[in-house]
Amino acid sequence: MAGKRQGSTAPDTLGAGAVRVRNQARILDAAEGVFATHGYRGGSLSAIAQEAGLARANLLYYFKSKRGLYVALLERTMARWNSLLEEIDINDDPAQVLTSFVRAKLALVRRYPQASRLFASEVLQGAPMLQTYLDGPLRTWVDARATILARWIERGQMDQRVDPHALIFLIWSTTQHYADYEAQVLALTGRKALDNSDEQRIGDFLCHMVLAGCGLSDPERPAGSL
Amino acid sequence: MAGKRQGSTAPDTLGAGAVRVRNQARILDAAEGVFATHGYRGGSLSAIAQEAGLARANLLYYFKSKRGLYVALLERTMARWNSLLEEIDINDDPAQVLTSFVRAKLALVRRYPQASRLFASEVLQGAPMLQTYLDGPLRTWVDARATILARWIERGQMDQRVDPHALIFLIWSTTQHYADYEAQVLALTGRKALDNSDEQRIGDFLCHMVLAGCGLSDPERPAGSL
DNA sequence: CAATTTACTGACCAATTGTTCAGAAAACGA
DNA sequence: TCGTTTTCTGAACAATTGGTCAGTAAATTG
Repeated sequence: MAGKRQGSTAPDTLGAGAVRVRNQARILDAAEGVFATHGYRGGSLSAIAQEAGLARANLLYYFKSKRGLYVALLERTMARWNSLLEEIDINDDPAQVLTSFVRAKLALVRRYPQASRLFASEVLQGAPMLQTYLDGPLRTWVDARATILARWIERGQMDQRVDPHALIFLIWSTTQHYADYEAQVLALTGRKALDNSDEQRIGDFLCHMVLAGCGLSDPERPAGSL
Repeated sequence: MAGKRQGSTAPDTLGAGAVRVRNQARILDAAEGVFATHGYRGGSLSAIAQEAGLARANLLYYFKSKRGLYVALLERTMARWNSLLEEIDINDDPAQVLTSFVRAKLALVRRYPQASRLFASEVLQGAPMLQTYLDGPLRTWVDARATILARWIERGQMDQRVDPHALIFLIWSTTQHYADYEAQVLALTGRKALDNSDEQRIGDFLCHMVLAGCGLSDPERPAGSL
């Protein structure tokens, strides 16, 4: 039972069709939590309706089916993410690109942890609804970056032991981890939640690891001795 | 009550209670796949029974409830994993320890991808059934390793920019990724499955990244130029 | 205001869920 | 062989699932 108006744009005189937009968003937000936690099969419309503060039958007025709702939710998530997938150029600075990628992904995962877990849940199932997205736009985006990484390696701008795809997967997985495995991270660190300073610290560490592995880090205090 | 003899040895003339052992294993194997794919709520006894080739009611002869089956499955999985959590000593060689950790985890994830995904699914839910495992034995194990890593850093045997817990999470997440996000990895690399040479290559890359980040790698071809 | 579109609901449906149980079938020990 | 234990099953259970629909309520438009 969410608040009646959680409102950014509060309904005063209400533009036409505003109810629709507001309720669709409410339903999607509720569905995000439920599907992220219990998966597609395990998530029920009743649970979503309850968390959205609406009648169960009302969900099917806005979305034609459970599957339709799920797909719409995935589309909203992908749209949000796509806006953050900035392009890169061969002439950019590798260290700059990699650090900003790590920081951006970490911020994204922290801002939308539910969406991140939803994505994880979908891929865990074998990505039945996202197969075309993975094979299409996402692969195109990844290949573009992998190609540029490969060029940087050829040019000697990065350690040649780096595997472009594996590097992208490393950044993806290490950042995603703090959403998908949040329960484990919190249990193992004895924390209750991760705050801004944690994000900063983790980002520092990951950037260091990535840059060092790519041969781009200043070897400050290089563990000299034996 | 419990299995009369849980001996591994297979049934030739059929020892007493062998049927029980065999069918329990069959059910657990089937449940692993179903729960890993659809989560606890989303996995149905009907689906498990069908994949196990048994009648639905028969599952509840061996396991008292769906929850009981799920818990037994998690216990089997944790028991398998615990046997691979070898201890380490402060006087071990850091590079040796880290590489063997990466390789072992990668092999584990590849050998038991379903179990890995099952674990991911449970943690995604907030680890409702594994909370005590995370807070207890796993945390003890992680803290022990983190302490030793911290000592190595103090001694100057590892780069002091390394965060022990974050390093463990990095190794965990990057290896786990190849099971949990298998669908994505395959789609983005255009592969049908990962073979031994892939595992070798990925292991090489991850070991390099980890060692370099810890200041333990030979700076072979250090991406010199600018 | 009235007319019309949009929003919402409760009741109902067939299918599936986990679970129980009496009893059949099979395996076992004698 | 017989008697006992173990294994297995089909039918039935209450509850819940996604989905439909007729009809009501609210909002928007004129």
